[in-house]
Amino acid sequence: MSQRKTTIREVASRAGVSLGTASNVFNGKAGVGAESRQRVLEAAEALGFRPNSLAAGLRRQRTRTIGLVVPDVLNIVFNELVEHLENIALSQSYEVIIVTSREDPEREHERVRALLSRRVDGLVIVPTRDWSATEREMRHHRIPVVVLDRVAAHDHFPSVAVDNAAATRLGTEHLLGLGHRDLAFVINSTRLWNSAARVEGFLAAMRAAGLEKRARVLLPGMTEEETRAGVLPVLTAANRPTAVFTGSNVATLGVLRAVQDAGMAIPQDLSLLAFDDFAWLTVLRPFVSAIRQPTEALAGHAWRILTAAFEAPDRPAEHIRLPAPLIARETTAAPPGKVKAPRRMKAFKDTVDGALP
Amino acid sequence: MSQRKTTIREVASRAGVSLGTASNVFNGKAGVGAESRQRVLEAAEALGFRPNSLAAGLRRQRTRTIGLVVPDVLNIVFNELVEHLENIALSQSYEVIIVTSREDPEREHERVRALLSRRVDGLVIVPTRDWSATEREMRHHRIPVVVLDRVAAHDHFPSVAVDNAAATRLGTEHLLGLGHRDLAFVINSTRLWNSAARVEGFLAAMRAAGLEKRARVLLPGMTEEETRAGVLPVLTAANRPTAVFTGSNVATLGVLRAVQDAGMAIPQDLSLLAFDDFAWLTVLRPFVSAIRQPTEALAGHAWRILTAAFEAPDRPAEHIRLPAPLIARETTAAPPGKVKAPRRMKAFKDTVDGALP
DNA sequence: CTGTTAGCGCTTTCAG
DNA sequence: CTGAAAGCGCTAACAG
Repeated sequence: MSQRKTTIREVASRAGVSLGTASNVFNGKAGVGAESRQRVLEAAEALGFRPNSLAAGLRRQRTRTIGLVVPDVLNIVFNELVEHLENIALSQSYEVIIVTSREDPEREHERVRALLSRRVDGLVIVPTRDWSATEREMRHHRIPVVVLDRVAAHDHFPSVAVDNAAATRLGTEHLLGLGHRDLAFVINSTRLWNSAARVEGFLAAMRAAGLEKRARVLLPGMTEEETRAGVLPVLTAANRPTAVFTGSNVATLGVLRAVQDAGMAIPQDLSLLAFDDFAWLTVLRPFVSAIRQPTEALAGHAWRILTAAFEAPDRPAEHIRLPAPLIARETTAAPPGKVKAPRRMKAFKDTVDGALP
Repeated sequence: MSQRKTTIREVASRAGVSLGTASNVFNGKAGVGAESRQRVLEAAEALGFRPNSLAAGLRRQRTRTIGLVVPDVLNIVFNELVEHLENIALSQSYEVIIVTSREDPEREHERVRALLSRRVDGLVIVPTRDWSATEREMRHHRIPVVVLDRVAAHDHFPSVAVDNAAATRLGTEHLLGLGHRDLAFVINSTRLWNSAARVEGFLAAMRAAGLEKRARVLLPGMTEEETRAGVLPVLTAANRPTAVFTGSNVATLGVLRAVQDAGMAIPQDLSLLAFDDFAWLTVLRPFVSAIRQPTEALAGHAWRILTAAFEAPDRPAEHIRLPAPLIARETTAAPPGKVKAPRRMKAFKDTVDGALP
């Protein structure tokens, strides 16, 4: 395949300088005469020189590359995370290699090994449900790691995530403040990482309002269709909730389908609040009120912690939890038959008015 | 940062064999005794050896890595392309590094240079609108390249795409077959790669039916909002079309919004056919009829051509154009006031019944 | 079947 | 300020 690429040696010789000098030019090192520098650059241009980062990384023992492991990249939250991390990294002349685990622990492990073989300088990971093997591998290799989004109670590695319980508490208080009393929280499964915390926040807010008896938690299943099927009877029952709070993308999709099946109108018959915002929520009318993850800030913290670890590998693990704002749009309103009490509650100070992303 | 990783030399010495033998084990070379092999593997396991692919690539002059350049990865079409290409590559023990151009020619060029520095063995690219600089760079480096999806009339590189004109012809004939006569084709701009071909196919079908006078092509702009605003007056005019064919994701979103604004019902008041299928089209009721790109087949051809070029770099460029099936779902029906003529036309033989992805 | 050796392209001392 | 030389970890060629 393709003939040999031009090397820095050829560039140097064409420029009439030594190999070392040429190297210094490309690495912005001080101590190269202006004229030499100029000639090196010209020679490189003329020859179409592209430095071999394999050789550089091998010699330098750092690659200025970080690995980013996400379950998937179609999900708007992960996509934004990737995008922001990439922006920061590129601005610091780091590269990022993205790999996807597809929620499969084995694939995750295998992809991480590939990143390790590439000698990435650090790793940011949104782990799968059971990532113990992956974690062990990472610990063994003593490479800086930051866990993002799906954090467990006590992570060995530094972690960055939204404060899930606080976020659902906030959302629940929003619905309560509108006059709702019968609330349902819909999420796929509490076995997933953040889900338990989300349920907990919901229940805490209901308890604080003395409404624990009227709090319903629905776990209809992992798919959109299971959610639709599981939620539909609840929505059409006599004692149906007046508001539904969905704890994940899939749950939101499933509930929307169930609402259509039930022929209900949002927010007249039912209020809906979603966890995680989506780009495509904009096709829906009315616009869906949502808890939005501050992905840019999350990515910023992950980067900061990771690069700090490059300097000082043995610092204690930091654990960041950020508040997630509530974006009140059109799907949350007073319950049917009630007069809305638009008094703004203190708890709503994080609420943001809903400009679309 | 992190202490030195274990090398193949350490593995070899622990296993009591020579460096070369250890290397042969990891590369599956014949001629290693079963016992030696076993001991090497054990030593590697015990030491947590992870081969340094930088060193291997440097020495071997091939990295078993391909670069994949896409505008973006949130778009379902690109996402599927990436996914399929990755699946094939991994199954052949190749790695793929994905970079995103964000539709920015400069960023595209810069990202390609980074891939070149990593010495990828080949490149698959979905180019931006003006990728001449990128293209020149690639030609200079004589690296195998396949252009995917956004192909131009005469590409220097091998190319793989859908036959856009044929696809819109098929879609248009579907609408005509249902009895529609006043059709509008909505797309962002004909300056974009495939868009011109899509418009052409639409017009060709209308011309063939003797309806060129009633064919409308709308170019409302690049954004969803511009599309909504541009299309709305057309939908509410007295001589409104009875069916709309959207030529891109953005156009579809914009039209859906306009339809909602106009208070129209689909398909009772208006039929809608979309180019490109989306996962989230499933939230919409009724299900949107769409032209689906055969992403798996596209990826397969791209891979085949690329790897063929590894063997024989100078073979003439192949140009693949695949048919795109029409998935008739619920948004395309007979026009208002017409009796549907459900006679299946010959041209529909590519039509597939609409199972959701 | 196993061991030795040269060198991939680069960065980084260290002398000049 | 510049040049020569060593070596990062690995594979491939060749000698035993």
